[in-house]
Order: sequence, then structure tokens, then C-alpha cells
Amino acid sequence: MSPKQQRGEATADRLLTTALRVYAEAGQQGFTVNAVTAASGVSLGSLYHHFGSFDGLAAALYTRCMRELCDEVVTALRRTRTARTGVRAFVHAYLRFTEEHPDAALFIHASAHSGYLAAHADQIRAAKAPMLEAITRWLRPRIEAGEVAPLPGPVIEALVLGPVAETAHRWLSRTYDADLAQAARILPDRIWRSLRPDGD
Amino acid sequence: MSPKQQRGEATADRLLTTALRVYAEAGQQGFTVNAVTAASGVSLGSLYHHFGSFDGLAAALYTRCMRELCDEVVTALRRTRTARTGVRAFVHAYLRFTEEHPDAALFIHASAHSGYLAAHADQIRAAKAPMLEAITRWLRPRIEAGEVAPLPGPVIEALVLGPVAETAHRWLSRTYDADLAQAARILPDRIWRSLRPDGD
DNA sequence: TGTACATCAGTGAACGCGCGTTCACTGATGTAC
DNA sequence: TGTACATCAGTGAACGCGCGTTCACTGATGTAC
Repeated sequence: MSPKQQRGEATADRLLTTALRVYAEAGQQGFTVNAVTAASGVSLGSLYHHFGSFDGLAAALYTRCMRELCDEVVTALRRTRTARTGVRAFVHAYLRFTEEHPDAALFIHASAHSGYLAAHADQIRAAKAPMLEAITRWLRPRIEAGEVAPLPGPVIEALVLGPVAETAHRWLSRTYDADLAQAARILPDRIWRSLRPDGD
Repeated sequence: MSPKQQRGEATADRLLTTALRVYAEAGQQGFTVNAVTAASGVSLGSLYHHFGSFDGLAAALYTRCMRELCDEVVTALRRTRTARTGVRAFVHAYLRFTEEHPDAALFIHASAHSGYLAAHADQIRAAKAPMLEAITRWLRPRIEAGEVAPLPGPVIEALVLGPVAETAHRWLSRTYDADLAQAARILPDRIWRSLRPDGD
């Protein structure tokens, strides 16, 4: 389903970019094929030519947003050497992305339990795989070196991602008045404390 | 819009209970007025009589699920005396609720960015208020006594709720193979470390 | 205790709207010889 | 370099379906005197 010509790719890109804007402006219930085609100027048939279904477009948009987020996080992580600075880099990168690309961050968060994630689970898993592997490859030596407590993977992920995702979610939903700068300042050290080996 | 007669309340309850089941079985996209009325045996007009709109029903269902969760968490919290045992009680109560009432837990999580939350924000805020107050009232003396580090409220909430919510979310979405028992065993101590005052 | 009345609860046919999708088609781009 | 053909990209009218909502109505329950 991926475009074989340049103009095809340009059209698909335009659809995805417009779709994200429509979602940000009109919300879940305003996120429809008609709204996206009208706002993008691309014909209905062209949308189906590239994405097969509206769910397909949503899944493609999700993977694009997720890849952007992952790229930033992994890049930031790779610049660090110690576990402690790694945690700080992760938190900062995630929150900075949230602030600079709120539309993409919101779409990622809001997609968490939607149908297209389940329907295109394989495609999405494949898109996330490189990041997960990069993080694992970064983390394992730190655990083996005794820098990080030997906790199960899912627990580490919950401890690191949980507070950050919760903060981002609150900031994005605007129901709470979350302070991203404050979170970026305080969370890294606190998360790091939760990961330290027992002796320290 | 709240029922004035017993049978009215019974009907409203039946609609909410059925709605949760429909959501669990048919997902977001199968969650429609027709599906709920058909499954409950209650007439369409009766649904509108009690809830005004389908969004109204969804909002009522959300507050009901949230109140159930909050009740369990607050009850567990009140039984504890130290900050450390309080954190453990919170984590255990939240994860136990997730495991025992996965439908309600899923509905809470999946509602995070949906339209009816924004539309009925006041009603929902009012439903959450008692729990937030109970938690605050439990927490403040611990901070003042130096048992918990004097962090901003939102940061504490992110540190405590974040890892637990992330774990629950993964378990509920079934994309990852999360282990609730393992999380319940390890998380409390780890979260507690992130909250301790600097000296300890 | 009985009667009249007001309110609450429940019914289900009917409505219009806009959703996602299909399809037969034209035009643009790439390829083979 | 030119021509024929295959594939890709893009178009937009048309379709059926099921969505949320309305409404005029009947029946049940509570209340006043």
C-alpha cells in the first residue's frame, strides 16, 4: 500500500498531515473521511487508493507520530553514557516532544484504546520495534554493570514511562493544569531514585 | 436528570450495566445507542428520558466506574498509617480493581480523551472531588511530618499513579503481556523510593 | 378510604443526516523495444 | 527518439446503512384533600 511514485508519496503525506490537523481541531468525533478529504483537497478515491480504509489512514498516522516521538527519544538517549543521565534525557525528550508537537502527542495518547490499533497491530508493532530494541540495548549493559536495579523489563518501563506519560496526558487533556517545565525539572531525579540498586 | 422513583433508578442502573458489557464485548465502535437498548431490553425513549443523550449515558457510566475505583482506593488508603504502607495499599487496590473489574477499568482508561468527558467535565470533576480530597487529606500530614518529600502535588500524583496506570493500561490492552501480580509485588517499594525525603 | 390530578417512567415508529466505502473512469508516469 | 503498453495516481458521483435524536403517546406512581 506504500506509494510507488513521488507524487503518490506527497499526496499520502498531505493526507496524514491534514488528518492530524483535523483531529486536533475537531476532535475524535470530527475526525472523519469527509473532513479529511475536504480539508486536504485530496479526493476520496485517492485516500482509499493510498490507505485502503479510513482506519488504515489512522493507523498510518499513528505510526508516523510514534516514529517521530521515538526518533527524538532514542536520539537523546544515545547521547548519554550513564543510567542517570539517560533517564533525564528520556524524560526531557518525551516532554519536549509533547510541548512542541502537542497534536502528534495527543493523537498518540488518544489512540491507546482505539480500533485501528488492534486492527493494524502488526504494522504498529513493527514500527515500534526499533525503538524498543534501541532502549533495551541501551539499558541492558547498565543493569549488568549494576547501575540500574535488576528489575523486570515491564516494571522498569512502567516506572520510567508511567510518570512521564501521566504528566503528558494531563497536560494534553487540559482538565488539569500540569506544568511540564516543573515535571521536567523534578521527575528525572525522582524516577532515577526508583531505579537505583538497593545498596545506594 | 436523576430518577425520582425506584423503578426509574433500576432502569438507569440496568442501562449502565448493560452499556459497560456492550463496550467490553463490542469495543468503542460497537458502543451505540441501538446496541445498548437492544442488549438491555430497555426502550430507546427510556434511555433518553434518563440520560438526555448517549453522551450523557457514557458520562454517567464513566462516573460510576470511577466512583467504584475511587471507593476501593480510598478505603484501602484509610486503613494505613505510614506513607510507605499507604503507597502499597494504593498500588494494590488499583491493580486489584483492574483485575477484578477489567471492563470498568478499561472504560475508565479508554474514556481519557473522549468527547463526553469534555462535555460533562463539571459532573465528572464533582464525582472525582471527594477522592482527590481524601487523598490530599491523607497525604498532607505525611509531607509535613517529613515522611514524604515536599514535592508539588502533580509530581507526586504522576510518580504514584503513573507507573500503576501504565501497568494497568498495558494489561488491559493485551498488546503487551503485563504481569499484574509481579507489578503489585515490586512497584510499591520502587514508587516509595521515589517519594522518600532526600536524607533517607 | 376514595377520587382527581400531577409527575415520572417507559414505549417504539419515524426522521434526517452523514458516515465509510465502492466503482468505473481519466490522466500521469514509468518501461520495453 | 518514438511508440505501445502497463502500472500507478487521482477523481467524484453514488450507495446503503446505521447512527443519534425526536415526539406523541400510554401506563405507573405519588400526592392532596
